[in-house]
Amino acid sequence: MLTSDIPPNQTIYIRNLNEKIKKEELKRSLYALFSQYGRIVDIVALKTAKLRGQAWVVFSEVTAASNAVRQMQNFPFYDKPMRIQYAKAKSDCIAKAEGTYDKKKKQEEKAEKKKRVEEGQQPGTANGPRVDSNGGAAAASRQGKTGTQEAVTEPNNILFIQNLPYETNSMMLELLFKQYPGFREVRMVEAKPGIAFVEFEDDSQSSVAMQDLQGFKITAQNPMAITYAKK
DNA sequence: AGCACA
Repeated sequence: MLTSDIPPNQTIYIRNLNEKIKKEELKRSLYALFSQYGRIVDIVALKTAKLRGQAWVVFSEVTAASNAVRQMQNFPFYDKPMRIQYAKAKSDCIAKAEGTYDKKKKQEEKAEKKKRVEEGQQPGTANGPRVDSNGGAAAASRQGKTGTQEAVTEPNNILFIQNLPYETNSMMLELLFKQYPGFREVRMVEAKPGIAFVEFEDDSQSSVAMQDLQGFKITAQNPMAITYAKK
């Protein structure tokens, strides 16, 4: 099935995730990484044989999911490029919120699926019109110059911090940032108070720190403004 | 590759 055949869904389905990462950390990192696109309602990740290396991120808006699918496509996350699609079905938490969740029906579907597996059959293949996308060019023009590009800067392993109070020194920042995996160093420019560069080993690690410390206040008047440094 | 909701 062509990934583009899946209709938009407020939940995204991610595969090719690093299976060594523990479930809790994975969810945390996914949350940190994807909350820049909108409100996240739920994240589902299971480590069963069939479901490891995959996760579902449920957004409150379809548009957030769409941006995430486009912009984070192939994003190197724990050293593996994420493959992102829309989820095939509506998440339970959404159905519940809409009041359309039907527990009985759910169990029937599950039983049905199990039966098919036992009979060695494939789940029904919808034979839609075969749109030929020449050579899978759809494969993500990453953060590209193509199409609509919002104010989200291209990911970088180096973060650019602004709006720091005058008295901030690199030790203080190091204390804050070194709690995140992949931390390398803090660089401040003596001639330019209020800003700093914080370097991580890779983009995914810097992203996690960015999302978690975004708006962090060293003083009440100074919420940190963190973006990716320009390349 | 693998589409769940423990």
